[in-house]
Amino acid sequence: MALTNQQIAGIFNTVADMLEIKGEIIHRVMSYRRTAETVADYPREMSAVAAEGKLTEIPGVGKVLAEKIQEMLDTGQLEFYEKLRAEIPAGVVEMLAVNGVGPKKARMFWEEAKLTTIDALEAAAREGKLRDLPGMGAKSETKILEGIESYKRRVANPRTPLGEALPLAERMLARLMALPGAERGTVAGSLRRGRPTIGDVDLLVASEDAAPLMDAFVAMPEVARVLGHGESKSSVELQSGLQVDLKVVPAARWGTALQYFSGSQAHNIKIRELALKRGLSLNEFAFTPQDGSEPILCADEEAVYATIGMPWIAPELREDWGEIEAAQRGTLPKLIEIGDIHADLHMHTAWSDGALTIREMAEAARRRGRDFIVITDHSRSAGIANGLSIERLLAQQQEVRAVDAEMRDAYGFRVFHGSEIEIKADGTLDYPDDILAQLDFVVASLHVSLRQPREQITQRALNALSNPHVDLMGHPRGQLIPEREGADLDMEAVFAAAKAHDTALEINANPARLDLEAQYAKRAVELGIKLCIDTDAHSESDMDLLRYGVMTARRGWVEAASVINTWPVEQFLAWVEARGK
DNA sequence: GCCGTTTTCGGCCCGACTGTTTTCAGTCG
Repeated sequence: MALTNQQIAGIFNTVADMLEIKGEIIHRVMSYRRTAETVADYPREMSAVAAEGKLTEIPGVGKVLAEKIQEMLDTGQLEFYEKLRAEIPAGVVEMLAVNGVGPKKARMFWEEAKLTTIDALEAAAREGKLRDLPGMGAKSETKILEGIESYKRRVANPRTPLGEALPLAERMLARLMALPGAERGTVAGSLRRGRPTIGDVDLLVASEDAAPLMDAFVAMPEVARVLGHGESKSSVELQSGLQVDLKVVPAARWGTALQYFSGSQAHNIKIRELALKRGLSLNEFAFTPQDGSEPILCADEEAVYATIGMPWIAPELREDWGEIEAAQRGTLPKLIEIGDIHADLHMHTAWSDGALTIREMAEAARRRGRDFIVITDHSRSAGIANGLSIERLLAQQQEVRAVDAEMRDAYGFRVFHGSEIEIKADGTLDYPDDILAQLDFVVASLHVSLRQPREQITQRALNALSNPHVDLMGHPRGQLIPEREGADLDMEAVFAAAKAHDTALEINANPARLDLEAQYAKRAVELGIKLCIDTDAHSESDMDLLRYGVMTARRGWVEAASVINTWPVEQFLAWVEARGK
């Protein structure tokens, strides 16, 4: 059975760790790490790319890495990796995850002190046995003990969901911005890029006087531990185990600092290489001409990109997925914005497992500037979610029609009747076609038996996508962030069916889903498939989650035109009609 | 290990912070 992209990426990452412990040259290590990142986010499976003989067309993959990927696909393992594993104890590799332990120290603990597990490392630190090792001291020993404590917290909760981290970051930032001397501030890093989960929070503030901001930052009530407290940069760990970094720069250098602190690392490395080709060394403070002339300061990011001859690149695109080349060619997408969204086509009411009435949902959506909604409660087999029998579904339609008439007269706001129907374990849909035909809009979703074998669950998806009454596939992969991976779907087959039947695919905005994820959304855009960004709201506040869906869409290079809920109601209705209702 | 408008060999982004050091190595992002 072929390894998944995630498994291949995991092996390459571990190989990189092991090579680093062995003292291998860093650039060889980085080539493994870089490829691990690329593969982890790749929209197509390595097995499919390999079948076409195109592994070396993946950026950063040359002859050697292509052969290693092929070997993993063919045999399910990698001999090079097995050899390294036999050589280096797993516990030594694990030590790298402890804050303060890098490859050099891990190797020293192993070879000098014969420590091969984190537990042994902790015991040695408690007994004061680490401080006499070369380059170590009492402070380093304490730091490693603290690092182990933090490591144990993180093992339970390794990455923080976007929907949790962004509001927290915004609250902390607002407190800093209320202090005198704070001129501008923003959330940076992977949060600004809208990644579904983040490892740490990066805050950036412009000020001429960093010290008071730093002091206030490390003294915030949720801070459990101060990891660093310097002149321009501080790091803290919160009670939750989440790390937060604050960087303060003068406003005149805001552009270079924000560009640098937003990442991704792969994007920044390429940008800096391009700058070097123009004779400019770029860091977070300025461009420094290598001919010794005056540094070029950038007060905004536009100036940074302009200096190397390209338009500003939206942060959501900065993953080195081709955005730099597109910027150079002048072919960056005109990304969708939250204001482009005019409708919500997937929402629940108290008829199934939602909190509000149809009227209340409509009013709440109208207050948020939407022009129309579709009520899509759960279908009959969704017992836990109080799914609607056919009788209740038809009764609900009467109420929807009544609310629609009222809202239409009062505000020109429309309410349509749909359903989120189960794609059942046997692949059939939860209502017969003659019932589906009576609905204005149909969302089909996978909720049950998500761990079915690939062929079986893919066939279920294809059955739904090919039904002429199904307009949208909801949260296609069925992932839950951070704990549950998506179903083992053949996404290329899903895309082909969506394209063939003109069925839209959802980008579910709930931060626990964000499904389709960006790399799949990007692939769907390339194939000309229609998308839909929905909140799947079960309450009024859920409607405010829309921004996470828009961030995810932007990460996937999505433009408004291909998103069916950016359309005016007439266009939407015409599309639904035309596709064979 | 990858890659090529100076190169198929010789490069590969750049700096802050910390703790141990007498000028820097290790870690991190």
